[in-house]
Amino acid sequence: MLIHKKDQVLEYLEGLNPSQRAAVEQTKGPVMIVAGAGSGKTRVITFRVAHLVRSGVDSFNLLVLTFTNKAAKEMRKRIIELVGPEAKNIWMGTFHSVFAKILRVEAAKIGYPTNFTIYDTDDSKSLLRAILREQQLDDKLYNANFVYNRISSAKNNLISAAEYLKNAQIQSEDTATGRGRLGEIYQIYSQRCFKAGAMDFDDILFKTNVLLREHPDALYKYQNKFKYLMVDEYQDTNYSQYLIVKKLAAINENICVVGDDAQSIYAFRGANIQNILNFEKDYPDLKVFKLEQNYRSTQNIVNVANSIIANNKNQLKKNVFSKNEEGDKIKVARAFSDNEEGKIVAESILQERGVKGLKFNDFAILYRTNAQSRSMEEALRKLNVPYKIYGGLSFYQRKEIKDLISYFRLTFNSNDEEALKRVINYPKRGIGDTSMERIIIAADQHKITPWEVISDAGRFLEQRSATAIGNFAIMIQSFQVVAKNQTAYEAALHIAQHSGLLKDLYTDKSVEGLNRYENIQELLNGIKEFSEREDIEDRGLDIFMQDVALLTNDDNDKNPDADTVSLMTIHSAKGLEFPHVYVVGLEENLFPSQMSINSRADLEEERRLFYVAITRAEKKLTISYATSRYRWGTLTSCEPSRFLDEIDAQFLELEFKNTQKTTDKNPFFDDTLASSKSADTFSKIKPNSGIIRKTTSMLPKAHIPSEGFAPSDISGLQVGMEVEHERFGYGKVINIEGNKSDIKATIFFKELGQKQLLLKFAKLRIVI
DNA sequence: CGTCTCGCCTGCGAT
DNA sequence: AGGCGAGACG
Repeated sequence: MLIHKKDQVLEYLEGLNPSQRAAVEQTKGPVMIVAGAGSGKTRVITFRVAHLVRSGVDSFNLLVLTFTNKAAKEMRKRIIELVGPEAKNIWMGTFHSVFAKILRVEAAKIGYPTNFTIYDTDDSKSLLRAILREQQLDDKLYNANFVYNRISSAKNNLISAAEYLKNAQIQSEDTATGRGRLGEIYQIYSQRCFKAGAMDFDDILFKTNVLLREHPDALYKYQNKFKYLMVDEYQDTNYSQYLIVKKLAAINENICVVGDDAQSIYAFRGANIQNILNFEKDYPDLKVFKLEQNYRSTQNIVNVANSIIANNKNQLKKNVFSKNEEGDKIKVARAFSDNEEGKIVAESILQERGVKGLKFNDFAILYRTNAQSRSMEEALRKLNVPYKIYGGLSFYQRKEIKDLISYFRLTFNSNDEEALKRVINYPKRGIGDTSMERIIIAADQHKITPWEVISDAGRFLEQRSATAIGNFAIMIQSFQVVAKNQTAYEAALHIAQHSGLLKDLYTDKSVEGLNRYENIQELLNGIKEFSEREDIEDRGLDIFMQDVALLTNDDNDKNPDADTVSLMTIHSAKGLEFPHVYVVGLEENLFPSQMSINSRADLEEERRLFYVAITRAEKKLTISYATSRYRWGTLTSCEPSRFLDEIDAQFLELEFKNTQKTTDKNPFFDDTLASSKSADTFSKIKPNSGIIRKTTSMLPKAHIPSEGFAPSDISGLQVGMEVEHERFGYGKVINIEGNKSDIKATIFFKELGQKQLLLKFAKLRIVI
């Protein structure tokens, strides 16, 4: 039996390349696996966990931390396939889900109730808005979003409200920007959360740190429970997460982190790339394994990605390579407008699909910002290309879902202020803003919670509103009884009905109303399934509720097999792969984003983002940009992204080979202006502000511009002049109309016939 | 108290 | 342009 097991161990190890295998077999001590894009990272993690279990490590002593529920779920599935049901004992999940679970057990130690509520971002911002209003602060200066991010980043760096107030540097920063009361708001916010028995997302990690710091017994307990730790996507951890991991690993030092510094793209929400870059400093006897062979992409794609990322200074050394076919060169397309860009992409997808017999599933369109999806969608719809947009509101963020869940939350934690605010007057029961305000004031005055005011309304409020409020309190109390005595599903259904919510939605016969009603049904069905699960002992509604705030969309993809083109932001594409990828909107101020171009660190992160985008592609990569696009409702003209300039020209598809000098210079920009570029990407002067001279195009029969083509100053353009257009070739101006910025010229081109061009954008060279 | 309009803001978003 | 919160009105 033992021998048989050993054979199997060997068998699965043989499917790995030498560095993968070495990483899997190094089960003891501190290990860092630097996993290049497409290098079989997930495989290595799952095999390593399986190998640990096979080598006799008790599966109860393993902790595997991931960034998304989806990743955890997939990994668990694959490990079960390798080692069997034993894998079910492994603690595996996101940082938040794992430590929320631990915090519920240890809640008393940090003064929280076991059934604490988890505030999602909306709850947090809503509470902040309320506080800012109460404090009568200027809501432009103290914008809830801004305040939230400031508090979040403080928590991610383990700075408590008290420390925030004491910290001279932070205080002078805040006063300098006229926001001297931020610390005070942070403090009020923390107190309000605490009184409500609520933690926000950052609190889960923050309070875990508090627990491990102030309760050595708890620290010791979990250090001994989790004798082996693995952390995926380590490059995206923040300080708070870093410290949790470090503390838990301190005794046994069986810590394995996996990640790719080149794919660190979440600094904006607190991730610190230094965690992976400096990992070695914490563990001098660290074993580092580099997975450098890319199995995903063609050589051209990998080489282009390498040529881009080489421009970053702050990175670990590695040599990612591909032994796959060389593959097609990378195409770059230029469009006049965002809409034309969409058209070019949509047409290209249809064409590629037809010629190569592919499915729509094989294509993805990736963009920097969600706003860019519109022009893509319109173009795809026009050509009847089925598509699916990823991202956006998750199921659990929908209003009706949050409403019902708020009733549940209130039932189990009646101090939950945000849940209370949400449902106290929905459906309408005559308790308006004024009453709510009075409740909050009374609570404040008497140093009790809003719920205590409500459940004794007659004492604090005038007759009329007290009756309505009293009835509401009685209803919630009745829900508490039901929840205690009935199954999760029965209780949920009871609450949906008796709160009046179901009826309110049922009477709304609009399409949206119907949709909302169906969503509620779906939630109830989900709870029903949960009620009937046999693999867990405790199946009450309260248990169901514990994880709800931590669930997101990817737990809920309804139709994953539909044959559609995928549209998503680059951020959401991380970890995915597609045979054909279109990366659109490669323009200055869009990608890289306007907000990133004044700091090297931010710009490097944008570059890593571009790297992530490129490395999603397996077979073919197409990059596009537009010279004008609608942004915030107005038409703006755009310059090509500096990132295009960084691509090594030899990997690009050039349709102008005859005019192309055989240098490694990028063909898109004026050589003289582009030459200073890589010396200083930090320069305030845009490195590629040069004039576009030559470009490839996906359109057939492109005009080949004459040697040294440069647009003329066209302000003096007259009817009868002969001009050369970069793409349309030679033509004669037959009419000029319009005024100011909207001058339109009608030009008759020899090859293409009559066209109307907006002079604002047209790149024309006056010939005669 | 509820509804409607105005004005603001707008980067990526797991948990 | 578009979505959302706040303030103005009925």
